[in-house]
Amino acid sequence: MPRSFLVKTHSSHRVPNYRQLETQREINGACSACRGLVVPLLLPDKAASSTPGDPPRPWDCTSIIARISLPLPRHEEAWGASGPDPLQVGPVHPWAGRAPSVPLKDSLNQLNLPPRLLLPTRWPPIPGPAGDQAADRLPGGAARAPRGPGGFQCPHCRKPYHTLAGLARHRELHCRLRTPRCFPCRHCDKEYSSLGALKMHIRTHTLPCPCAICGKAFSRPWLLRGHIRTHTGEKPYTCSHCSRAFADRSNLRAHLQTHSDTKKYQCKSCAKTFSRMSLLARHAESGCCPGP
DNA sequence: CTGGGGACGGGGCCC
DNA sequence: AGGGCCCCGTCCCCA
Repeated sequence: MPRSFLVKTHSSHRVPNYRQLETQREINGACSACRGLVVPLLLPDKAASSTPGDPPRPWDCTSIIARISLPLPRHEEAWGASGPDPLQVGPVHPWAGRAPSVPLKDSLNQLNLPPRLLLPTRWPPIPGPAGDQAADRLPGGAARAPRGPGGFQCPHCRKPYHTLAGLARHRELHCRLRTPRCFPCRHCDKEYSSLGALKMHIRTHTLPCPCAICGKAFSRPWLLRGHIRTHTGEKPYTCSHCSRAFADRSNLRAHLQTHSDTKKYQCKSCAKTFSRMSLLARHAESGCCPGP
């Protein structure tokens, strides 16, 4: 029987953990580096409209990030045919001249991102300081210095920028760096937080280590070496108690448990102990621990 | 049903 | 960054 069942499918990933996503939204979407990036653009009263169907508010950071990092959505696509483009509102338009070319949704689709990576349509409004204090500070704490050379300063690295546009592009980089990366496997639905982990996982699909004796392929060389021992009979791991030898260190470790007086895994109902978790699980399934 | 051996996968750490 | 190794864990199978 193939051992492919051992590959975890992470079924929980099939259904997004929305609560977690909410948390990520708080972290990623409203991170201090991009939070309210465009608040200075929020001038007017209309921009703060929140009735259903309204276009995203100007502080809708995902819209901004999407516009920075992706082909920009058409005006009508993002805001509705008659909706105002908040980026056109206000004295500064950091992305002026970056004409939208592809609807945002299409842009994301072109990237073939997994659903959990797709940006939500809009973030919740970011509560700002009471009154007009916000007018004195850029979102995320960036100092609104007087206009002029270096008039805008990144609150994270202190790098000065002449224009808000420059600062905005720079801070978007901060935001990206803070965003947990996600590397989906193209062969299955698993995702990894690092490229190295993904590459390691992909080996379980490509199986680049074939056995020269039987042809069975393995994901990693040391797995192949362990398998080859099943052909050669080599058993380099010896039990110090009974001198029994094993080809696999894990199996020796499990074996050592049989010599232990105190078994590692104990049944909560009958206090019986087991040398392996699987034995305890089987014991529980057999009816010792009736469920509630 | 239980105990244990065999085979193997994945993540993490170290070099 | 990539490979080697370790540890933990899982499942199958058999006595």
